[in-house]
Order: sequence, then C-alpha cells, then structure tokens
Amino acid sequence: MKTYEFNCEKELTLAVIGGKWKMLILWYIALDSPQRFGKLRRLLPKVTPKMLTAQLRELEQDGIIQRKVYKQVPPKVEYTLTEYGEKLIPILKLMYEWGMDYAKHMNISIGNTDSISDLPPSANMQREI
Amino acid sequence: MKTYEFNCEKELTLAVIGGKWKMLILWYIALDSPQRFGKLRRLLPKVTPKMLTAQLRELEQDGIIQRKVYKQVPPKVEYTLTEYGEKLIPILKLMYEWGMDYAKHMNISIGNTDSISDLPPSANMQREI
DNA sequence: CAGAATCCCGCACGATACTG
DNA sequence: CAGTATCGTGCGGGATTCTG
Repeated sequence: MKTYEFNCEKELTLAVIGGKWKMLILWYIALDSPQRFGKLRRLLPKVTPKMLTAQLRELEQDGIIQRKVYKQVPPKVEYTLTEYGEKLIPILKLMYEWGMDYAKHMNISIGNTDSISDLPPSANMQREI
Repeated sequence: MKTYEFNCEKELTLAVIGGKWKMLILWYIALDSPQRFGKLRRLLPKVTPKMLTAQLRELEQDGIIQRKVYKQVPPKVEYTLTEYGEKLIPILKLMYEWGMDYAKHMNISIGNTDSISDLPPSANMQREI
C-alpha cells in the first residue's frame, strides 16, 4: 500500500487490498494456509515473481499477512494471514458474490479461480454473512 | 470501469468500485438520494469537475447509478443508485468498518466523511450485516 | 526455491481554462 | 448549473535477466 491522504476509511481498505493481485493472493492463502511462494507462482502463472514479491511485501508491511522464513537449503517461505488479514475475507467473499451476480446479469465472462466454497470449514475465520 | 481480463469476480467488483472517487460518490448518493452534480461537487471539493463527470459516467455505464436529466434552464441532473448500486452498499459498509478498525489499530488518521450511521432508515437497501 | 536488479511504459488521474 | 476541452505526469505494473 502506498499511503496518501485518505478521505474515508473505505479508501484505506481499498489501498490495502487494491493491488493488482492482492485479492487473489489473499484468497489463495485463505484457501490453503500456510501457502508457499512457489505454490502461489503456480496458482498465479500470469504474475511475474517480481510482482508477486512486491505484492506480498506490501501485504506483509500492512500487517495483512505473515511471512515465515525457514533457514535451510533449498529456502522455504510460508505465508499466513494475520488477524486483520482474516478479517478481510468476508469483504472478499461479498465482492466475489456481488461480482458473480453482476457478471451473470451483464453477461461478462470471468477466468475463474477457486470458489469460496472451497474454504475448509476448519479455517479460523468468520465466513458467515 | 476499464474492462480487461478478469481472473475472478472479485476483480470485476474492484474494477467497478475501484476508481479514485467512486466509493465516495456511491456513498454520498446512498446517503442522500437523488443526489445532484453540484451537491457532489460541494461534498467532494478535491475532485475536479472533469474527474467527477468521468467517474459518474463510468458508474452509469456500468449500471451502478442512474442519471436523470431535467430539460430546463438552469440544467438539473439527478443521480440515484440502481439495483446493483444498492447491492454494493453492504460491501462499502464492510470496507468502512474494516478500515475504521484497522486505522485505529495502526494509528492512521483519516480525513473523515459521513458515517454509514447517517443513512436514513428509510433508504431502500439492505444495510444489515 | 525464492527471490533481487534494471529498464520501461501506459493511462488513471490531475491542473487549468472554457461553455450551452 | 452541469458540464467540455487540452495538456501533462506519476507510478503501478510489466518484461527480462541474474543469484544466494
């Protein structure tokens, strides 16, 4: 997130999740946590490693995800959601549902990712709306 | 909204509300509907008329707001939310609340706009979460 | 495996001025 | 009152190459 003057808290939220790939990254970490860098690369083939790293770093600095580095060879890095990251999921879910409805209504085709229904019931987040 | 390839429906939603001033515009139309152009200008002094027009036009083309022109002198234009516009409000409300909580936690100051609590109970939208 | 380092580019957004 | 018309620009994002 590049901070600037926020006119309201909605814009702050947008600044946190508004990066080109951030919602998708958060989604995939929520679906399968902890999530590894290489796995994310495979899940997001259109994202260059530079961009993936950048988006992950920003999410980390914003306190949305946690980065755990295992000191070993070959290196291993795991990403998990923080408390505030988990609190974002209901928003992403609502956006997912609105977009579904809207796309159907407007006849827009989407290159689909996993559905929220793939979220394991065991995930420690409030998923109900 | 500038259309491109969407990887998921969340991105479609983001494309619809992600413009620099769109959330705030939608918010103000939700707070006081119908909303007039001049009133929006006063509510958003930092937005140039060109930008305000552009964002309103995109929202209109996306079927989020409706534009009603009164053929008279001086001209009068009223903006209201469409069905899909109203369906966006719960998302904005969640983003508002998350941002509130997050800003407090991170000690970020926000140049505040009206609270969602200012929404009149009579407004025809689902406001409960 | 998980990145860092460079170079590059479009366009979303802005400033300013004018108008039916 | 409710917009247009022009001109500019920052920076978010991308392509490519290299590395502990």
